[in-house]
Amino acid sequence: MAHEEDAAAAEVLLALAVDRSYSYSIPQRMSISPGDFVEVPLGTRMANGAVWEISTSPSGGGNLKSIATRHDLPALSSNLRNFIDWVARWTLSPRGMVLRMAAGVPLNAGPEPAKFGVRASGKPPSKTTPARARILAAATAGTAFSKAALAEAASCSAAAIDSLIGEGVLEPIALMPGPLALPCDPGFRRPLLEPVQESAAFNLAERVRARSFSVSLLEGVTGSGKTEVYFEAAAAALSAGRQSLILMPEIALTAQFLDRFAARFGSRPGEWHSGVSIRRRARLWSAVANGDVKAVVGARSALFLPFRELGLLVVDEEHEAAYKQEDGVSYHARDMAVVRGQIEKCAVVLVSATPSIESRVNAAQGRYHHIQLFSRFRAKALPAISAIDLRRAGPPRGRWIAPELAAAVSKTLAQGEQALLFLNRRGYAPLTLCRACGHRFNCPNCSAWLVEHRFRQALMCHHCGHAEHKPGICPSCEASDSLAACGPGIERLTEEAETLFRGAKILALSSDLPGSAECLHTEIEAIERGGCDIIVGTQLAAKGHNFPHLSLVGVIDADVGLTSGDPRAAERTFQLLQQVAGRAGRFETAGRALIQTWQPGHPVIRALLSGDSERFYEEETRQRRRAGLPPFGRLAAIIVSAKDNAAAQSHARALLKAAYELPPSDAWRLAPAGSLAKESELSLLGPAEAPIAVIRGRHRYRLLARAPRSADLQAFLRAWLKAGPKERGSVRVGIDIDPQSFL
DNA sequence: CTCAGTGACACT
DNA sequence: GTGTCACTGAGA
Repeated sequence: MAHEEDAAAAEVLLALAVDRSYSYSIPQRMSISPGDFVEVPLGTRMANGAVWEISTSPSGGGNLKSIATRHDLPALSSNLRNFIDWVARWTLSPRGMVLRMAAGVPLNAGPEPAKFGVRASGKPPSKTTPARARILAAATAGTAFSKAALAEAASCSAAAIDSLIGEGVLEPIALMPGPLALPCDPGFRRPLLEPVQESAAFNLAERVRARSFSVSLLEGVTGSGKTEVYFEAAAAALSAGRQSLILMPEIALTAQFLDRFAARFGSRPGEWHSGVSIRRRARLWSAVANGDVKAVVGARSALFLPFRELGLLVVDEEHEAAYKQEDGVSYHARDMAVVRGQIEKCAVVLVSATPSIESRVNAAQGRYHHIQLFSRFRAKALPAISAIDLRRAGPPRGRWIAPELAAAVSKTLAQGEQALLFLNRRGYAPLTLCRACGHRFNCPNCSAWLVEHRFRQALMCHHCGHAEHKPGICPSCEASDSLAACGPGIERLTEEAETLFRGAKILALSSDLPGSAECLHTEIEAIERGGCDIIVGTQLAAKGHNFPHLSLVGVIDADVGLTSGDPRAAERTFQLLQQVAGRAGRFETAGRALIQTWQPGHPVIRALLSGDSERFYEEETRQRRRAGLPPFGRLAAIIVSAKDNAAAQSHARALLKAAYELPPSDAWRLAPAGSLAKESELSLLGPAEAPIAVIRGRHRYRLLARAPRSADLQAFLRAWLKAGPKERGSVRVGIDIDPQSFL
């Protein structure tokens, strides 16, 4: 052992919840370099990790354990190691956990189990039957078949093949796995672009060819050809032999996207998300590391793939909240994509029809290039949007569809077209109360209202998932038949549509209705073909899918979500409604959108009516400034949550109190997280901007903080977590700021 | 006094 | 992420 003390030691970062790397000695006959994956002894067991660096002064005291094995995996590039360190520092999570996100799949997938096929050994069978003769005729000598393929070719059962294997007439042989993805051809089918698109595409392609870091915000309404434009940037990367990554917010959208990609490049890209089997992902991981796969489409976790030479990083629908991961390591994939682009020195393109305010401000301030696609692809006209003032022209009591909207729907149906009634509220009714005593049904866990789901005969909490049976009598005053459903949910709206539009085929689309994703898919296809007249839907109907026969959109309640207390409420509502309204209209004919609202003067509604999103963003920016909220582009929060409301609140208060002892520039504002508007008194406590601390659990508070530099707040949070309250074991911390200002 | 359940801590 | 150890409260 003595001679090993002078030898270089490997600093190994374990793929566990550990922040520090550990030193291990390198066995004489093992060659180890930074980035190599290794298995090492840890306590009583073995653990996987990656060599972070080779050091001559090991940190672990005298007697080091030594590396057990070196895995047969491509080494992590220094770029990716830097990225992992960066993300860990930024999110205040253990570096090992971030390594786990980057390499958990190849480390846990294990070796690819050899697939066996069969081929004729040349030995004659002991007896011959018709089935056996067909099998032997099909299995031409020397060629390997999978069992299933051979059974198919010989139209016999697998058992017949098994018996021939038993006799040794067919011999098992290892099959080589087929290629993951065929090479993509940048010139396969280049579309004809309009001049506006052409210049945008050229612009992005130039940024890819520049081989340097840049961020572009590509903005254009639905149908403006954003995808076609950034495909040309991907083509430029392909032509240069560099890799492209396209991030998508939801895996539900990837399937059709892969086909679009294949239509342009002649072959599907690598597909990476949790729905892909771990072995497939492991193969893709290696292929990406080796540079064999040039294009990957994936969910946020694809951001941690080991690209060899990244040329382009696209974040599609960059405003989507799904890019934010809140459990485990909490990070925002859009922001981390910008960081990865900086480290890899490649072009980053953020794409959206309704960009987030942060990205807009970054573009306005010149930190991002702004590319706007105004002209509509194939001359699709913008829908005409108008409002229905519910205070004056609302529906009769107990109904939710105003006469004007009902008339418009009837007219649409008469013309043989489709209408969408949009209401972003699942269930039957959002509130149930007792007419006799006024008792309201609240969730025992989070004090939110329980939503009636008539279809399931249950009262459910949409925040925590709590569900209970709807009682026949009031639990408070025991009156019977006194419970009243208040307000509409999508189930109730469907009911009304059925009575209002007799004979129309009505389809309800909501994430919680019975039926699998499969079933949903066929329903959506039916809609696309025109197999229904009225779609009653929640957010689900707003996203992704194009319904060519849809010419009218009715928004039942535009005010849902505007009062939630979430500082992003207005922004989110604007984005959502703009997207929904955009569903109306076919290729050449403009559609119509009618928006029912109680506040026609609200900035969100005014912006939707005028189609002037620029003005909305400006006004929203001014509003937030006035409210003492952070300048956009650096909106950030500390989220505090715990086992119950009271604990979360006391944590939040403790943190806030400590925060006030920071230098004066680091003043804080405590705002209720969206789901806890009840505690809005807390929003009065101070001004703010910066990072997030997440204390795990359902009950959470959000602290918005203002700080010139994240380092100060990180230091503060670390200290607070160390010296904090008793329950600090359950505390997690992450940062939710646009990182570009800190690079 | 023992046992299971909980949580803090260390792991090179 | 997990194995270990100390501590707690319930049961014999």
